[in-house]
Amino acid sequence: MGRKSLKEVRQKEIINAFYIVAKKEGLENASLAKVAKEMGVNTSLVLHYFTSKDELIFGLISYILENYKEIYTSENKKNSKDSKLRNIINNLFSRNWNELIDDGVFYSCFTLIFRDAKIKAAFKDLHEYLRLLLTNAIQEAKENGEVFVENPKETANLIFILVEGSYYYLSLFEIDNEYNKRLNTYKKAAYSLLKLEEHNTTSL
Amino acid sequence: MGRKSLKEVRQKEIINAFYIVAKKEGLENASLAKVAKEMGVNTSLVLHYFTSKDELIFGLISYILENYKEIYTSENKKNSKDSKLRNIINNLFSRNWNELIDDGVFYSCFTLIFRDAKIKAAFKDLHEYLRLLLTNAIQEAKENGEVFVENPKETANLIFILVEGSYYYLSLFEIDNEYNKRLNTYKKAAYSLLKLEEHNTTSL
Amino acid sequence: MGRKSLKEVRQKEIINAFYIVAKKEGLENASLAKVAKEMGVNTSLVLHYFTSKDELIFGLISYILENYKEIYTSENKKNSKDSKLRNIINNLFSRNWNELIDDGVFYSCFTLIFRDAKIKAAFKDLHEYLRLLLTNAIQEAKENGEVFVENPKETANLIFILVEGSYYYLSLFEIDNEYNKRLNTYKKAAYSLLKLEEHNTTSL
Amino acid sequence: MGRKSLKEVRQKEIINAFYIVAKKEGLENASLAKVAKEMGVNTSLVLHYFTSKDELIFGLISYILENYKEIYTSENKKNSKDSKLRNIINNLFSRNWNELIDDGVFYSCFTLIFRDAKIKAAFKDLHEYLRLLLTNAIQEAKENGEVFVENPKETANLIFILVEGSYYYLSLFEIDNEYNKRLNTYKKAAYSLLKLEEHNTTSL
DNA sequence: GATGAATGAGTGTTCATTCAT
DNA sequence: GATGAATGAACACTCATTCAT
Repeated sequence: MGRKSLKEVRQKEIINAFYIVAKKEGLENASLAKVAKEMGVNTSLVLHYFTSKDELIFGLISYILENYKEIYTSENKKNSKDSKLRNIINNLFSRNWNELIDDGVFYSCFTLIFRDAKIKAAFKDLHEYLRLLLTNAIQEAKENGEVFVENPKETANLIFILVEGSYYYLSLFEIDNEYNKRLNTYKKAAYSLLKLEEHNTTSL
Repeated sequence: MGRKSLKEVRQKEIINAFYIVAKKEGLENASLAKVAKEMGVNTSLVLHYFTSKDELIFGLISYILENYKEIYTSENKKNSKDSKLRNIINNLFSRNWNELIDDGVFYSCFTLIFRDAKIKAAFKDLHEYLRLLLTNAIQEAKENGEVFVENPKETANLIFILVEGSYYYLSLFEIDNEYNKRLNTYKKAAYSLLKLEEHNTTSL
Repeated sequence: MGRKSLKEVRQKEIINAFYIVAKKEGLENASLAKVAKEMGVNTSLVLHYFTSKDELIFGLISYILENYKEIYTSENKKNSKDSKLRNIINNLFSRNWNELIDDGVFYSCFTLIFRDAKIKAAFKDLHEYLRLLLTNAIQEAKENGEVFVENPKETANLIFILVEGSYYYLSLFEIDNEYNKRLNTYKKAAYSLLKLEEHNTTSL
Repeated sequence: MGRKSLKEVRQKEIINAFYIVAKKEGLENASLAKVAKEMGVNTSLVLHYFTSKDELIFGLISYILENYKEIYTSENKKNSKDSKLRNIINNLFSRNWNELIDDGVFYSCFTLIFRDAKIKAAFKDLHEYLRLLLTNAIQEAKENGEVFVENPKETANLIFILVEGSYYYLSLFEIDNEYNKRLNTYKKAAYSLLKLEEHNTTSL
């Protein structure tokens, strides 16, 4: 009965268009009209699928955070010559990790945590989740005898603080050789928190 | 030297009002009209002193960055029982440092670096300046025999990355005992980068 | 005779929902979407049964006017200790009569007579019909020797003008003792037009 | 200092344009855009002078109610051959009185009393004010020995209920001879409430 | 120096309606 | 019979900005 629902498909399309516009013009300038135009569709259709702009924003944030979770879990399987833990660290300090979502969009979304509890909670979720995964990896490596850290959880937390501080600071620079050298330095700091040497082979 | 021109005074008033509104409603919702209302003044007056909103935004950013520079240099003199370097580190990981400017406003301004080269340069300036001051302090401490670090500049950079990563992550939490405990942990990490023990007396 | 078609049932449901929404939010704010939401049904379904909003409005008006006709004829049978004419007058000046349809909705509908000839005609019909019934009742009472009025039609008209003026004016007041006292005064005026004394027993 | 204020002038112009549009298309269809268009001016200018549509609506209502008050007090001086009281009654039941403001607009405004306490209060004010003036006129006539009514206030109230009921009912008719005849009948009823004969000379 | 007039583009959102399924 | 897709016009309102006084 009734017409086939396009809801899920359309919502993804809309979020994608919203992301594109936000990337191009900044989140605060990404209006519903622009999103619709990007899609070649009427403005009211966007609201047919999201009921309000706030909902759309939350949709974008969910999409972004989901992407981070996914890349974290999927990326860390490829390279088999390194241990799992090393693999994770290398990924965290690689541009892959960082290039997934446009920094401008990401930080603009982050900014919303200061006035929206739901968004804050969503960001918190992501950060805790990622820290948990790293904690587990460290714990495992500890049990394997690969690393000797007292408190895996605390170490994981510190490593992520390094990651987050790094990308924050590096936002100020062009992505070039210099950029990668810096990133490598920060990675070494992470390794030293694990009391591990970095392998040469994994350098960028 | 004479008294400051009305222009400068007014501009400061306006920037201040802009900051207040941005804090209350978010930078992206801080309009010229709201700023004028906050001041009890006509909208046109705001534009009389700033000619465009972009200029006002840049005014706010300069104000914020200037404040950071100031607090850094002024704060680090008070506590005489600790060494200058310890004093700096303690300040960096204290709420004073962080409370100066509202986080929401700060990150919203930061976000603009992704679409405005001038703003990006201003932020970069600040960060390099602060890193330089810390580098100098470390260098001094090294010459005093207080610390033994190979590369003061790199260490200063890493410490700031810790600072920046810390405050980014802590934005997700309420400011309570737990918050301060976490902050203390991150401070310890900074101390260990300097291969220094933290004094008990300076704990929060 | 068979059961009513789904169409008729549905149409009544829709009109009822429309009335509820109009009562809650005002006729001018009662949209098809809100009506559909009130029914827990798709907006298109409303238009499936009414083809246009104008038709729905006319449906509501017909429903309201029909209700008035019905209440008039049905209510005036209950109380047997009074004469038929007294019964009618008492009913006209009782809240029953007035409470049937929300005043806000009623006057909003009335307002439409000024721009829609069809609606005007419908309202006129109602008013003439009610006046006719009262005229007949007065005529009857006159033949019974209960009242001595020269022109039953004119008297009926004046009584209705009193009724209509009364409810118009009373719209401005809360419904309380004072309200009922006022209503009673206006009833007395109606009785005096009939050159009848009001019975104490029928006072509110 | 600063530019000369056009506020009062402009506000009157806007209210006037609003009235014109409401008369033409109905109050519920009178949008800010249409008002602006009627004035040949930008929509935002309308809001510059009224801050919200609600305020504009209230402006229109105040204007309408003020007009009624004025016409009442000014009209009742012209005809010197009749007594003041007769003059008032004659005016109340003349089209002058009624033609001042479009009935459609008036009743649409009235309708708003059901969902806006402020508007309700304003309408109440008008009605009480007019009743008070009539009460005073009756009282005066009583003291002059012109009329013999027991309760001037109650009589005034009943007369106004007649006025209001009359115009409500007459809204359903075209304005022609028939219309005026009816109006005359209602006037007579008012006179009989005052126990006065109507003069032939004052008939319409 | 400061105010107010005026603009025009733009915002998110709601509307009635049509059409495909 | 009922749903959902899609539209396009309209809505009240806010925006930054310019100009006259």
